[in-house]
Amino acid sequence: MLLYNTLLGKKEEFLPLREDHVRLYVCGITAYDYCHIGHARSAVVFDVLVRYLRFRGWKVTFVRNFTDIDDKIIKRAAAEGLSAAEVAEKYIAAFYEDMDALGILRADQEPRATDHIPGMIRLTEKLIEKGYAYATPRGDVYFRVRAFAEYGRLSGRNIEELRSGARVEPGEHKEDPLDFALWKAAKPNEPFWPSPWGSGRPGWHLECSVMSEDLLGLPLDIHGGGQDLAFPHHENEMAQSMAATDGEFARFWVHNGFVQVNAEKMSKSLGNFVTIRDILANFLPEVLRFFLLTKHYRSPLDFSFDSMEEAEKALQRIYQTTALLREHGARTKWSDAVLLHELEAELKDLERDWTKAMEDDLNTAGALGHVFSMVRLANRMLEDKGWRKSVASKTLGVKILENLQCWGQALGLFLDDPQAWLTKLKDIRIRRRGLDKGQVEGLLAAREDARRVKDFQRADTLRQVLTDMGVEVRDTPAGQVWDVA
RNA sequence: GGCGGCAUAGCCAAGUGGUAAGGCAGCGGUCUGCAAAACCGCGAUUCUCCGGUUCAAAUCCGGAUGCCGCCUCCA
Repeated sequence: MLLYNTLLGKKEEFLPLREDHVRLYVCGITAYDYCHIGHARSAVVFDVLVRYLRFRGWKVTFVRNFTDIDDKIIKRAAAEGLSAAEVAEKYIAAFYEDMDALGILRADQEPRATDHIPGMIRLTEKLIEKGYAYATPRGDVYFRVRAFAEYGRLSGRNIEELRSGARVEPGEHKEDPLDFALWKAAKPNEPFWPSPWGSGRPGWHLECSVMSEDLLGLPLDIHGGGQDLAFPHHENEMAQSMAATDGEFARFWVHNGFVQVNAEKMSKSLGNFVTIRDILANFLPEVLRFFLLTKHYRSPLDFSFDSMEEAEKALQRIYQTTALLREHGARTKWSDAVLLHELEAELKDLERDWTKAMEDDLNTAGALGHVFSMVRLANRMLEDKGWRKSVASKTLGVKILENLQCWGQALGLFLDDPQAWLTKLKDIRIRRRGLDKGQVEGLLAAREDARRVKDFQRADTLRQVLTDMGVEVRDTPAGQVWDVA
């Protein structure tokens, strides 16, 4: 398959280094707050990557870390009156709640930075020995950026350009403003670990270098993360690891694009910060997952509750058809008179198109388009009185349901029981609209009575009342069915 | 200032050289007591603008305009 490699700035044919075994490392969260939509996007994108790589038949070993010690955690701990470890614990638990809801598979290994301190100290020592790092009198250790010739390769910058942005904090003893911390001396009241340079804690970039090498071995097949991590985090990781090992660090770098709100970056200062919890209070988790996959993973994605409603309706369409297909498959009498060669050929094309989209840098937006084309195909078949009775339509219906399951497995979508899902959707819409179920049912009963005595005027008045409340009434042979608009 | 990305119908969005997927909304039709769902039909002679390459460009090249991101913690 083709994957865009940040290192080259273009798509490239991806093949694992070791036959049939993909080793993938993705930067996880720093556990200091609830996860927002941006975290959700990154998690969903790499979840789909893992699922698709497995779908393709490769064995995947997936490692995603937790950063459980850093400045932000320490700051948060002070604010919440907890220890840093307690803060990390709390938000890691919240991470699992949110991500489990979104159907994110657990990684094969989910290491925490604080479990790998000895390895980080060893790597730091090695870098000092090789002349790539130095300790300062205060007990900090810095990476000597200028000693590493390839610095800037990943993010496409050169050292001279970076100079202007670099800063030196008071009290630091950097040889060069560009140098970054491998080890930070402990300040009063901060958590610390003993080291050859005194008490302190690791710098942020170090953990990924150590854990990825320990758990997967270098070079990694794929290293992933959010676009913002490319610089400086990934650039620094790469520098550390390559300097220490004199070899490649990662063969493919994959970065997902940002989620924006009102076409602007989401940030706490702008007050446009939306957490996964905010969304799940009003929408089914699968709707969020679906929404996040409706745009190519590298493009910016604009979030709004309106587009969530749109995504909800779109997903509903798929589940509705799935439900119809299941009903159809349960028929007992079939005729063998009618053949469906055209539909069969169309389905074959769609199958080819779906695969082609996914193979092309994980084009989930394109792939979803083909899912909808398949849904239309199914609906057309189910609608036709001749077609739907034929045994050929039974076979085709089964094939379509299989495709939905199969593709759904790769996308992490469409996996719920359709009736159960539609019921959940209705419930969450009732909640969102603030509807009173008892009141709705009372009105429906009254309308039922009116219809029974053919008082259609009254029935229509009641329909209008319900419509104004946001309730859609449908008359079926089995009686009234209602839904929330 | 440096580096990078994006610009496709009312909205969202695929499409990277061969003549514009898909979703939402809208309109007409089938169905219905009326509706809804579903299906069928309708919508960009055109892909921000201007040049260029080519038999052929939304797709490649150059320029302009607009928006965004990174360069500091950030998915």
